[in-house]
Amino acid sequence: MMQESGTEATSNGPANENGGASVEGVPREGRPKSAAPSAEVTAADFLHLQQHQALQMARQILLQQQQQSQPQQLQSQQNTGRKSPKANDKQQSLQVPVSVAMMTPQVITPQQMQQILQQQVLSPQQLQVLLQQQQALMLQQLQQQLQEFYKKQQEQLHLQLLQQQQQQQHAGSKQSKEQQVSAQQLAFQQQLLQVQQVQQQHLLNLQRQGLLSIQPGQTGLPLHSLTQMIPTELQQLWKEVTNAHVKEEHNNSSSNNGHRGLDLSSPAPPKNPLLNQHASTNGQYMSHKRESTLEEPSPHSHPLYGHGVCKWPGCEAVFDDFQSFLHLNNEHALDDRSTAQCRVQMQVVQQLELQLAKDKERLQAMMTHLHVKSTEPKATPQPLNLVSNVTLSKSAPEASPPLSLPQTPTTPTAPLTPLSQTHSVITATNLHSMGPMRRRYSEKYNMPISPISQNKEFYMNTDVRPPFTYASLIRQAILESPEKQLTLNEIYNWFTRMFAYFRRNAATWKNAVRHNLSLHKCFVRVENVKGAVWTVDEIEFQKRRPQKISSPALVKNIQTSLGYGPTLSAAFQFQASMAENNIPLYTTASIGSPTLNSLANAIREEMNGAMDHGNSNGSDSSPGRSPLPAHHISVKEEPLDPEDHDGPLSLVTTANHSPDFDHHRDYDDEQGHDDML
DNA sequence: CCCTAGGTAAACATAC
DNA sequence: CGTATGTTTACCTAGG
Repeated sequence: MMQESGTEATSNGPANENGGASVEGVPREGRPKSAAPSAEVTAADFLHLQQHQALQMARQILLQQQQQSQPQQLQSQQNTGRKSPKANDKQQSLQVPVSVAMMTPQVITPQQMQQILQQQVLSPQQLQVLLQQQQALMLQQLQQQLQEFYKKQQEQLHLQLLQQQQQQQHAGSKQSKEQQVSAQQLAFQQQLLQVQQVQQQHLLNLQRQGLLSIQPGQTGLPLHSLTQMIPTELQQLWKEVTNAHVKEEHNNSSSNNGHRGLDLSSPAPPKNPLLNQHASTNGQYMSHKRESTLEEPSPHSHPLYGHGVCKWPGCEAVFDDFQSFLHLNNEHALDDRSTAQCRVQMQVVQQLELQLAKDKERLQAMMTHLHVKSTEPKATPQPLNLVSNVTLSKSAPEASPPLSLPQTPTTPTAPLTPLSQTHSVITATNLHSMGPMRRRYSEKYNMPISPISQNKEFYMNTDVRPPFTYASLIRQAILESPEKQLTLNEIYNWFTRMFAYFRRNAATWKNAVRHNLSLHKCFVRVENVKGAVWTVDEIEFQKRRPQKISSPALVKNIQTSLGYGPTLSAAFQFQASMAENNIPLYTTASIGSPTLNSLANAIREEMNGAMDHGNSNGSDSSPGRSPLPAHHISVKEEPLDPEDHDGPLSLVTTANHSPDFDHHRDYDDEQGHDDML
């Protein structure tokens, strides 16, 4: 026990260049058994925070009004306010709770979200696309509300200013125009802050929904409450769902749980019938589509229809024309599965929103730190939807429909399989006690399918566990280094640098890393001048992993369970075969980052290991004979591999960024300059 | 049902 | 002495 905290504290040391673990605030949810309490706190805590937040908002409004009615005070404050972010700081002091609230959900649900994410087997790009879509929708709605709000506030402001003027006149007013102007500015600032808060509030609400929706017990009713603040489209969806299937829902809830008075806030409700059901029906899962009834802005464009493909999660049906696509809609029943899918989708979105919020915080902190006085009111620019953001500020009576976000046709999102595991494990407590992620193969073999280049970005920024084994990752880290050797600490750094996931729970994964290094023969420790470094024995590495995914059955499984089309499996097999031959399949895809190579390798290895054993390319796969000495002791001089030269390495160099590679080399030395907040 | 791989936790040793 | 680094053992889960 002691050890744990001890190690953790220290372990943060190396990784702390990131500022990471510590800054993240709540690094230790990973606690083994003692974690239970944290889970309990969550829901209740969250509510508290919300209340707190509401209070804060109210308080600020009051305060603002007070200020406005007191010109002098106003002025002083305004002075500071105008010159530097200080005013903001002041305001921030008020806002703190808000931001805290924003952060907290991350603290609360990250694990859950993560689990969900992991279980969903959604490809990162999909998630990103989803996020964009959902954000667009959300913001759309937000805009409207904000506009209204803003309008009101402006009126109010106007009135207040008038009053103020009167007061000033009474006061004899030397505080001429200047003051008035400044007063106005301050007021304006405050308004903006309010707007911002409102926005945050909305985000929070959304998050909360997601949170709640996760909780297995909410049966039936929550649906209604959900409709309250979900983005329009979802709202519509839920409406449909609830309308069209009220009966079902009722039956459902009654049969499963009877009907409960859903207290949204109830922390630990029983199981979610939907999820359960979903799980049970998982096997026969056929993607279902919702709506056609859905209001559609333009007749020939639908968010769920793109590039001739149905984008409903798990459904990749191809439709030549939009007409037939609508046809399909009829086939998709609004049943439990659909709703469950929606829910899952919401979780995904939520997770992404959390991430977004987090990054916003970070950005804000950075800006504050740099004393960047953003002209924009909001210190939290939203990268994803600048458009909607802009419109939100004022004018624009009619918010624009930012629905036209770049959407890729990728939508093989299929929570099905994963969900089956989810159903009973979904509670916060369970998630924890269960320990983080177990299912490896399923995800592992699912993930590689998506383009890595994007995944890399994804894993670097999203707190999702990478679908690779520690061994693969370690190997990758080592091979990626110029010398093909790394110290333990460098390996650590690589992990934290490449995966957001490994910026938390350092004690845990570091232990795992060490464990793997020691355990697997493929990792060879070499005494060096300045210490010890770790290298990879490729032969040994190839030896291990007897399991084969090559079995057609498995491949088939994957594709069916995921709802992937035949194309996919083809691609999969293609990749696999590529891997066998050490062909740099990611060359073209490389987006200009050397690290990409690493992931590519990691994946290739996964594939490799899986496929190897059956392949004819006996050179390396045959465990028995090894053309090369199985163990090499000297490291530096050891080129270690034919593979690295014509394989991945050449990839890197030939692919457009030899410079990057060098840059990369820097990474190893400077370690973790990157990192998280 | 058994076996294996992988993940996690933890005890322990050793070097700095 | 505390920490970092390694090694080893035990237990658990998923999946073949």
